[in-house]
Amino acid sequence: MTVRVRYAPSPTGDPHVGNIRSALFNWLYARHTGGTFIVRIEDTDQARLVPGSVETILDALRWLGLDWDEGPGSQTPHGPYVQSERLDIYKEHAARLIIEGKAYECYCTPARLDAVRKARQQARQPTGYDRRCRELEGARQAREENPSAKPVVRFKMPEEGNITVNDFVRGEVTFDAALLDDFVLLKSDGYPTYHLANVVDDHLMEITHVMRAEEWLPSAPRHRLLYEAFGYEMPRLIHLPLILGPDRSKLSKRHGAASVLEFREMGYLPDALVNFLALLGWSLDESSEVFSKDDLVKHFTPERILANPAVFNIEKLDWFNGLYIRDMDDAVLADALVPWLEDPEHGLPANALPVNREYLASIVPLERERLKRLSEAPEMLSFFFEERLHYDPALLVPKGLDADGARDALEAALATADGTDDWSVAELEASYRALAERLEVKTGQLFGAVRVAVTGRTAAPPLFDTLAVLGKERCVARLRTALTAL
RNA sequence: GCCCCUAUAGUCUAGCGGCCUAGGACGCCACCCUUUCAAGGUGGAGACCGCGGGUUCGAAUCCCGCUGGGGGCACCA
Repeated sequence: MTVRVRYAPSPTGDPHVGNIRSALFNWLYARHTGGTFIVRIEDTDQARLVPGSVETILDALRWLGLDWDEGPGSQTPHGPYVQSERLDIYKEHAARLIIEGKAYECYCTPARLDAVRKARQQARQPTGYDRRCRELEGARQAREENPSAKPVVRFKMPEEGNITVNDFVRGEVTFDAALLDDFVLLKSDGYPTYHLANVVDDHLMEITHVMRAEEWLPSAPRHRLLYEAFGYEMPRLIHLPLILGPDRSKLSKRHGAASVLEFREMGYLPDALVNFLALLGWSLDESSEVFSKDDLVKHFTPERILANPAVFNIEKLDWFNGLYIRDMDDAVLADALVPWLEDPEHGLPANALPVNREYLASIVPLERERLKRLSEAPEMLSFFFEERLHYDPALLVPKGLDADGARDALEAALATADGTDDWSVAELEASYRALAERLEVKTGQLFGAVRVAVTGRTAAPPLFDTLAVLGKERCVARLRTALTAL
């Protein structure tokens, strides 16, 4: 049996990381087994549709490198892969169940449903539909109360007994049928609910394993009965633990970034995000945690999926991201940085653009291990590009020196710079070390003052590498400016 | 309110009856490297394995209860 798995998002907004983690696990399992990864769009809620979100979701998958074998637009016997294009299929299925006496039309109004629910909760009973329309008399009554309404189709659940589902990570889970109500299959607008569409499509698309978030576990018994009603074989169920925010509730927008697109905008690398997400609810052994996508494909098995929810820890993501940045080739990193540096809103000042690629290539080796996110680049590299630096005069005076001492040091540094023709790291370091000795100041004091003069900041890459990259002209000019600021 | 899942350090996790004086990682602290900041190296603090009962010669590991956490209970997915 070849594995067929699917990612089935509904286009109601940006792709959420929890959601994308499901996509990732499905993709990994498909690639690990040589199976098929399918993307199916579940757009059965007309009210919540967000235009453009299908493309946004597909974009997120592409960005993360999760390619699909079948999906929207694919011409295969299993398609189409957008549920709104499959309405007839669901209607036929619902009709079939009605004919077979396994489902019925319900005319109850939302107001009544609401009232029933409230009354039940007050009576400490499980909430749920009271099955009035399941009986002829009840249906007739409901119809009289609500003559113009279009009915929904409800599934007849057994009134007693146990329903057991087998979850791959949790084992057998048993539910009391008496507590499960007759859920809606087809809405009054003719669209199917998730339950109907999902079961029908998973069968028709020959899905072998349903890997989805744990929030679906309570629906599993309904699905099981639906499969049985249709006479369909049920796929293997694998429920993934939820991803939680720092407050331990389901990760959402109010926890800050929750959309994959936001992580892209924050300067995270797709492979870092994939690596991080893979470890939320899955692990290989006691020590491995840096995994390329190929590694993950190679090692991923559902047997190692955890059952307990995981808190999304952005500090660890930052660490992964730094790791992946440090692992990039210089040229690749430089290319990756350009869009960030040239961003009209958050990038370098306009007069520094377009970025001189050759110059950037010389800068990258100095900054790569200092970057945690690509978005930090404009701020972190700005002093390489700015025409004039803005000094905090206090910073120009190193610890242990007074303003006069700093002035003397900088003047000497300027003279040294001016007199240096071989503008190389080795030469610069040699002459400045000699200068510190001559001035009888600590190297740290001299270097610190020069660093601030040349970069405008106290934290920067190693001084002589920085001087070399900046070039003699810039350095000399900046030392002069710094002296006037002092 | 009803149902289900779950429980190892702040966080992600290893552990599937003796190898555990509980291992790895992030974060935190210290030291080393060092011209600053990083990166890197070394070391450290941090978990009475949620609590209470069992089972067993022996339990983080199996069972039960409690408690905590989470999820679900829509003509949303």
